Formats: sequence, C-alpha cells, structure tokens
Amino acid sequence: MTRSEEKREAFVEAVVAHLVSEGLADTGLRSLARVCGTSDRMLIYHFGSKDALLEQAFGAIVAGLTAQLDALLGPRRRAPARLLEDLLAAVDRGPFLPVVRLWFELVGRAVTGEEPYRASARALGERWLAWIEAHLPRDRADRAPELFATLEGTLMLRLLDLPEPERPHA
Amino acid sequence: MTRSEEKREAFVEAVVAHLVSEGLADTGLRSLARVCGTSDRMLIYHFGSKDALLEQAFGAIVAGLTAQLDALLGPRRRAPARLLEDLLAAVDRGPFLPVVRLWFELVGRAVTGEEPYRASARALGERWLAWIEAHLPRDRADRAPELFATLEGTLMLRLLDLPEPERPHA
DNA sequence: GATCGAATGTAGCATCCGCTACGGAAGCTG
DNA sequence: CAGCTTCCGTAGCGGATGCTACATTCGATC
Repeated sequence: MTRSEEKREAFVEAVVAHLVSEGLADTGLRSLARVCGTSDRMLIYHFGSKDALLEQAFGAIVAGLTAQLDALLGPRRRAPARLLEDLLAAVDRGPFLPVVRLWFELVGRAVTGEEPYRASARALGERWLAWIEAHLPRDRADRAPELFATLEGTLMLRLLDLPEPERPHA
Repeated sequence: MTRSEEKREAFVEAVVAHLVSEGLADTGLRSLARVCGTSDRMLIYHFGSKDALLEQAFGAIVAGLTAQLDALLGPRRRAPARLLEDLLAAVDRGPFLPVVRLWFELVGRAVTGEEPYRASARALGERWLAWIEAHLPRDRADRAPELFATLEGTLMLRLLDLPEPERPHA
C-alpha cells in the first residue's frame, strides 16, 4: 500500500471517529481537516470532494457495525422476541448509542434523497437487515423487517425521551 | 386580531407549506422570506429570530396533524393491529408522505439535542402518541408506544426503499 | 397639519462554505 | 544535476448564513 493510501485510510478512520462522536453537524471541510491533522486542501487532493470522503467514511462505519454486532452477540440464531431483547440490551450496555444517533441523523438526510446520505443509509439499512436475518431461525427469516421496524421505532422513542413499549424482562 | 398578528399567522402558514413540501434543507431566512412574500428583515422583526419562527411553524404542523388524522380516521377506537393497518393505509392514500418525511428529518436533527428541533420533535411525538392512545380500546392504551414503534419503523423502511414487514391484508 | 409609533427598505457585518489557482518543496529517475 | 511527479501551504473566490444599524415611509391620533 502506498503512502497515499495509508494516509487516506487514516483520514477516513479519523473522520469515522469524528462522525460517531459529533454527528453530522460539524462536517465542514475545515473541521474534518482539523480532526485529520491536515488541511482542507489536502482532503480535496486525496478524495476529490467532501462527499466522496463522507461516502468512504459511511462505508467504513457500515463495515464496522456488523463486526461489532457479531463480537457482541455471537453467531447464534434465536427467536425474534429474544433477538430484539438482546439487541436492545446491547444498545443499552455497549457503546452503540452514538452510532444509533448518527444512524437517525443519516436517515433524516436520506429521506430527502440527498447524496451521499441516501445511498449510505440504504447500505447501512440493508446490512443491518441482513444481520438480523442471519440471526433469526432459518424458517423465520421473513420476520426480519418486522423486527427491524420494532427495533428502530423503539430506538426512536428512546432517543426522543418518549415512553418505550413495555417489554417482558429477559 | 391586529394586522401584525394576521401577518404573523399568514407567514407561519406559508412557512409550514414550504417545510412540508421542501423539508428542512432550504430554510435560510432569505428563502423563508421569499415564500412569505416579504424580506428577511421583516421575519426577524415579527418573530425575533429564525428559530422562533420555525418553532411556531412546527407547532402549527403538530396542531394540524391530529386534525387531519381525525378527519381521516374518525374518533372510533379499534384494536392495535387494525389501527396500525388503518394508519399505514392512510399514509398510503393520503397526502401524508411529505409530512412523514419532514418528521424523519426533524427526528434526525432532534437526536443531537439541537433546538428548536428537539423540542418540536418531542411535542410532535407526544401528540402522535396521545392520538394513538385515544384510538385504542381503553384497556389497551398501554400498547400505544409499541404501535408507535412499529409504525415508525415500518415508515422508515418504506422511506428508505427497504423491504417492509408483511402484513395481513385488511 | 404636527406628531409619534409601527412598519419596512437598503446596506452591510462577520463568518462560514466547498473548492481552486498558483507556486514551492521533496523525492525519485534519467 | 535535470526533469518530472507527488505532495502540500497560502490565499482567495463567490456565495450563503443569521442578524443589525440606520433611515425612511405610512397611517392613525391629537
């Protein structure tokens, strides 16, 4: 790997960390350059445009997410209700809340069709759905969208400090 | 009502229409002034700040939403599954999709705590929850958050062009 | 008709935005 | 050393941002 590629990779990593911790608000080229320890000039040089950089960063987040989920919950398949319970518990305990917040910010931009947000949100959603499907019993894989919907809706309520559905304690 | 109050009301109405049709992207003071047929100078004069104007507009949207829902679905209480079905059908048929998009944009900004978005999103969410509660059988009012979650999650999937949960046809 | 406050137009401030033009430095190749 | 490519710093463009200062116009009241 060339020096350039190494640098690009490091830049993307720094941007990912910044996005996860700060959200989409502070994503000016000059801010991103600061967290990368370089200049806006150089970010354009390496990535061509701000959107291309963000797209790569979102891609890296997508790739990292399933890895994190796998590490936390293992490959075991389980019934829908139990899987939902485990996922919500994981969000409670793990470092997932900032990513969930970022996810909702991303969806908020994606619904207008704005790129690169829409494409990134769809990619993230698809991977998430696939992960859920892979962790449901094979004969109930078709319930993945339903579980996804319940999970996302519950997270929305949580993020807005509105009352959550009552769940049977595990 | 004074001339000023009439004008303010008309301005808020114009801003509401603009928000619903265009979303949160094009909300510069000068853009809002254009759709109101006035100047940025005058919007500040009447409302004090852009945020105050937006807050009033979101308030008007909240107020209008339950009215629209009532008009479409009537006051009848119904079982959770049926209510969900009816709500999703209403979104399918009615002019609600732009409002739903705006709602998700609003949530996207609210999750970072940014005002006036957070307060407005919470208000809208609370009213929506209350509406659902009022349309569930009295002894099942506690299932409102669950229904809200399923509805919002399903709408998210729909807005992102991801596969929706299978529903029994009504 | 003088007066006064409400309403409004004009111009501008300070700051940010993504991006670019230009030129210099560094390092490799002949 | 010459010449070329890669890398990067400086400066700035044109436009948008929320908001303000100032001055004017207008309509109602005394």
